[in-house]
Amino acid sequence: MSTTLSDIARATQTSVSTVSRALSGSVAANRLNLDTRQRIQAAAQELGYRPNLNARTLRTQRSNSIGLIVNDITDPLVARIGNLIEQHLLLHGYSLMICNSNEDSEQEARHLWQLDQRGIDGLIIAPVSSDVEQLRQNLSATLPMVILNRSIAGLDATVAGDHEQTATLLCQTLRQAGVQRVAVVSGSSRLSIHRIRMQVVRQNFDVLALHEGPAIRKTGRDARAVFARLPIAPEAIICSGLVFANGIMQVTTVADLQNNPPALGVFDWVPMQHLLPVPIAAAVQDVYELAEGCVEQLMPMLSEPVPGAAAQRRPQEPLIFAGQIKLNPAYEAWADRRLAVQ
Amino acid sequence: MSTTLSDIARATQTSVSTVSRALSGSVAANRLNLDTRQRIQAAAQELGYRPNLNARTLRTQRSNSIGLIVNDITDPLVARIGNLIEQHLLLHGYSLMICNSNEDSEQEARHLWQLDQRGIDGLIIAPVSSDVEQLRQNLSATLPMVILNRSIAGLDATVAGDHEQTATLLCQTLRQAGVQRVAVVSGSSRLSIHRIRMQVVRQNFDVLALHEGPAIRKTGRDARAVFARLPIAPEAIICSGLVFANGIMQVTTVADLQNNPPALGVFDWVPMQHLLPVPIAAAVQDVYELAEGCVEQLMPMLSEPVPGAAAQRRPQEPLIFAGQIKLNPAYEAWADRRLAVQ
DNA sequence: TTGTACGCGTTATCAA
DNA sequence: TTGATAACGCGTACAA
Repeated sequence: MSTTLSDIARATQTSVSTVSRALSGSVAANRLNLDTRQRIQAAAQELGYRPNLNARTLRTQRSNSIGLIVNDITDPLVARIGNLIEQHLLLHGYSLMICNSNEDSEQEARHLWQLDQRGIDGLIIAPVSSDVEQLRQNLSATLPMVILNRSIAGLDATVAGDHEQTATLLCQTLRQAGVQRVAVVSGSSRLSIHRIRMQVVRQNFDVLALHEGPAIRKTGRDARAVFARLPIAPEAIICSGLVFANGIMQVTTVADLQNNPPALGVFDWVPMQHLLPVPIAAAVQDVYELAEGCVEQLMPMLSEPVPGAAAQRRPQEPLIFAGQIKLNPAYEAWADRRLAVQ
Repeated sequence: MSTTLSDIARATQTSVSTVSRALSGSVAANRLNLDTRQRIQAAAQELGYRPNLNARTLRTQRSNSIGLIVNDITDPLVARIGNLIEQHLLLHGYSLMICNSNEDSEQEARHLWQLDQRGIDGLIIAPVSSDVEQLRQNLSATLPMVILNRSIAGLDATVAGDHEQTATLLCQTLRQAGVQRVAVVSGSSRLSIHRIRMQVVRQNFDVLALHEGPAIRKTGRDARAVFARLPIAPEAIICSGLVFANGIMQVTTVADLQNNPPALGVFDWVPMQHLLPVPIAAAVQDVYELAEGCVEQLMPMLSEPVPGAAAQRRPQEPLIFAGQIKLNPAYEAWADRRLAVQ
């Protein structure tokens, strides 16, 4: 179908191997007769030759591509990290294949399997569950892998926010506004990211209710309904992820805001929060740091171009970034009102 | 490295082809001795065999995967479409590789090239430019392709919103609020999507200023600065895409909203718009329709499983979906105020 | 029912 | 400087 090396060989009266060398761009190309090399390159151009990457990968065991599996591509934070990771990888000559597990471990397994068998050189993943077996089962044991925003026992190549620090910061902020009773929406407590956050929250507050569910907006909507029926109203709702806050706000109307609704303490940046009339304290990460961290973490794990050197699986240190708190104007007004009442 | 068919053959004292048949799951598997088949399957399980997809694709010329190239994965609308497309493809047994061109035609070309040479069976793309050559140059001519949200001469497999209809609807809405003078932020007028919208806008309004630029938030920010210096203030700003509205709102403070700022007429849904204090009239598409449309459009273009049948490149009709207008409470209040003044 | 042999498109080794 | 030739892992026509 597409033109191949042998097509060019026939057209230029040379052999397949010569053509391969001429187009490889490596040192071997320089050892060629300048004339034949140019003839071959011209023919390649002419025939619109493009190498078959499957064949090349099959032969060389390298694909120059990295896989990224995210749990929810719809999350703007995740999307931005993906975007930035791609930009960084490009600088290193790698391209990125993004796959979306959609918070579903079956789809995750499928993607793991596919990417691995397509011969990606490395993987960056925010796993749906922290089950190491699920990962190992679907991957060749030697595939370099960086875990994003989770911590998994036995895997040190990790890039994440400092969940304990940011959670502490967020709790302190809310307490400064006099908050004592909170309700919580969280993703699965089997994930370290949520477990750690919740632990810190419990240390700081009287937790009236904890609604746990998959990291989708519906969980946030459900939580809001549950919290509305509590005998004592929470002063703030803590959301262990943007999706939950979005779910809550989806079913919040402007009219609701008249009745002094609880503030939202959100892990992760809320888009356009500075304009939203909902009081929001957000614990934000520098996504640029995270993305860059993933790439810098991954690169040294890839087998060196020198085939002689054994793949150096030097253990990486986890890369943990501190976050900070961003309040929106509505929150500041809300906090002022609370303090005035006291 | 990984276990291969021949590993299993050796372990079970059979031949590679027998193993291949036993694991293929096709009719050929049934013609095997039940005993040997089970022995082979057991061994495969034992050794953790997973087929090498590169080799398989190289051999069969089919990968059971579809590529999706989007211009901006950060756009929530785009991300949601990607997500939905993936779900739909799964039902048909295909998996999806998402690539982000990031509004950059070089990256787009790179992705086109890569996906094609990796042997994807079909492509869905929202091209950066409507240059057919750019596409054709990097693709094998026979690759089934669906164009998303653009219209390109000569390519009929298209899925898009009805840009003229939605633009007309949006203009009518604004005019009902007495708007006569607008400013416009738009992506490249070389893209039909923006060109059509702008054309309709011009027919309906006195366009004070037109700011054209790449579809990134910065363009929106810049536009806002430019519009602020106009001798006559626009009554509304029309944004040919969510990114522009986001850019404008990024640099809008709550204080700004006291000074009766222009309303925003936005193509595409604005997340959380019902809570935003900015008057917004949004022309929204049903993303589910769009995603489903892409898949339904693409499926019949893929070569039939029967190898005898020539790939049926039956020309598809463009699939155009009507949109509708969603006003937020702030807009309704804004419109009421305007009409009251009259 | 099973095995042999070939080819998919590349790259790498060896010899000329 | 160049050309056979083998091999990557798989699927399949053909022969047994």
